[in-house]
Amino acid sequence: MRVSRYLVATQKETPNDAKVISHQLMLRAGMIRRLASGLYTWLPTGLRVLRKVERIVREEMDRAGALEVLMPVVQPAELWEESGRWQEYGPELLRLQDRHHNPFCLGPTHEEVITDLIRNEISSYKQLPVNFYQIQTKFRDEIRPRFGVMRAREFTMKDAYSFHLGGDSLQETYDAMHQAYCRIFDRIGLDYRPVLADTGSIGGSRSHEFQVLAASGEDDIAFSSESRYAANVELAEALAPQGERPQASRDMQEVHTPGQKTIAAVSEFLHADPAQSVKTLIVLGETEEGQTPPLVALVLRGDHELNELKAEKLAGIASPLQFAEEERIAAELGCGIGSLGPVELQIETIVDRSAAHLGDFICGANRDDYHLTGVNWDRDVKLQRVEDLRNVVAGDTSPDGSGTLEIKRGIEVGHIFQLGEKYSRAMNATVLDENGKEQVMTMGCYGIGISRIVAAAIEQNHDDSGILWPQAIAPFQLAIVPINMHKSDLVREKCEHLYQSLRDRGIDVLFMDEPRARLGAMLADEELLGIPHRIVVGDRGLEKGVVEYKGRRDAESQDFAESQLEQILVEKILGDQ
RNA sequence: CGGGGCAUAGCGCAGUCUGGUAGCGCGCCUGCUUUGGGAGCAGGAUGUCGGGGGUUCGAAUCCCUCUGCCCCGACCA
Repeated sequence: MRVSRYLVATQKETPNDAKVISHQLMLRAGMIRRLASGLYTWLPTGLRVLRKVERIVREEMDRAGALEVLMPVVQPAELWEESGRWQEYGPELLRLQDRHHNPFCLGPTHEEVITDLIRNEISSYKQLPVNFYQIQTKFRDEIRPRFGVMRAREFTMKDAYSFHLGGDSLQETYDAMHQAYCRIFDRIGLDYRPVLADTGSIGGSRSHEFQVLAASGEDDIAFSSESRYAANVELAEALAPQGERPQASRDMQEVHTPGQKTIAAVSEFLHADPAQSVKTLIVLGETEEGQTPPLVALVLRGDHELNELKAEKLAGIASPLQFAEEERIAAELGCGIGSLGPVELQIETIVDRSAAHLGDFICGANRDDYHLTGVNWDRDVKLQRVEDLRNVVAGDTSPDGSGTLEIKRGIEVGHIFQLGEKYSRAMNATVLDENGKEQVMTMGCYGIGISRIVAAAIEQNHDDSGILWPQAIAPFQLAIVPINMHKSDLVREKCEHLYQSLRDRGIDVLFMDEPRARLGAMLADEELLGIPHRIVVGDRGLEKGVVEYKGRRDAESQDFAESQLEQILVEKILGDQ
């Protein structure tokens, strides 16, 4: 590509509303422009990267035996009513009507459409397993779009859906997809980890996320120091502490704690460690329709955080999790939320494993401005029910029993699920088995956030001057930077020749052919764009028979003999693909 | 949706408190000079000051209202 016929669109200054580095650099490098909240136009440079990511994904999906299809973005409501998700899905499902006032939605995902297709096209067990994928625009009306294309409302996703008879076949395809995903992220050049994950609103049982490690990530990932265990913190199990619970050594006492409502305040007031206290959260229990839900108390150690996903999965607790209103707590339990405690609490009480392991602990006295100290389970308050309620924290024992946990931030770029029969049963997607009997198919689904990968790659690969693209997805592989081309026919000829010749070999070259452009400006652009290789061609070098080369990550440039330059470049660029 | 902030030229900002008819830097256009790390000089173009309403002789500035955007918490590729 010649710069003179291209839209470079780089910017010197960082737009004020971009907070994360990938968003800033994508704007500055002229990759994207914002149209409205969560909606972005991809400029030529950005689109080049996006297409390269797509190509790798497509190649690996094809290699893994998946078949590409393309489904509509707009989907009829009736399919979603059939699966039950027209009601289940929240406002992030953008609903609309056509001219006949028939309801439709913009597809946030395509389980319904693919299941509808498959139930019509596949009728025999002999046709299974099958795996179909597409690379397509999705729309989710996110509560809070942010970080540019990292969390946009409209985004490009690769989604695949597999259909099986029985769980073994599903497991096989699931494993194959797991492998394909590893190949994809390896080829792109990302530092990532597959981690155990929650299945979320998609539903189903087994699930892994592929997380790109980056400080700006929105997910917390727990890793074992010893084993290969890795899981999203939402899912990572907090084991019960080892050993016996400490013996009671003090009497239970009520102490006056005027105005002390938080764990931090009470702990400081009583000169105690927050880990020696207990907090009591009141949530709504499960109930029949139309009935007032009962209150349920959740008790955690003062320094621990409630894991809402774990809580709402427990029997007897409303899902999604809902905290009780303060007025209702005051009316039924007789105190404010800052003074709650498990002792003589007249509602169902679920205690976290770690909280259940405390002795001589501190808690609210269920009386405003009073707390209890020296409280002990069994002696002072019966332990009715102990569950895993909290988020794991760094230093916890790994759930597989091997090593301790460490927590890092991650960006979710891929997610694979074993859906089981959730959609196929609801939508009656069946085949005839070898006995001529109708069987519901099992399903898997497999997503990759294509546009998010572009942002994630930048989060992991940048420096003060700009982006450092991994070779496989760089918008251009080589920049040719001429010096004073308008004055030197030799420079022009050399550059033109190299440009043509390397292009003929399939290398993406950006030829900075504006004759009067200044060196500094060209280099700044080329570095901002993150082009992995560059050569600077000037009379000074050519007189000595050399051309200056620098890799984007190299500290220093080096001179190569003009006669060998082309060969060296080809090896550097095509060699490591 | 709750809390906080912002909205002035393509981008980054000043001007708002204390009302007097809009400015700076970058970018853009023209010319000359320059050219091995974001050039210099001279000239030039570009604004419904987010929208609507009000107060006032006069509003970017004060008041009301709406909208959009960003950040922090509940959704997910």
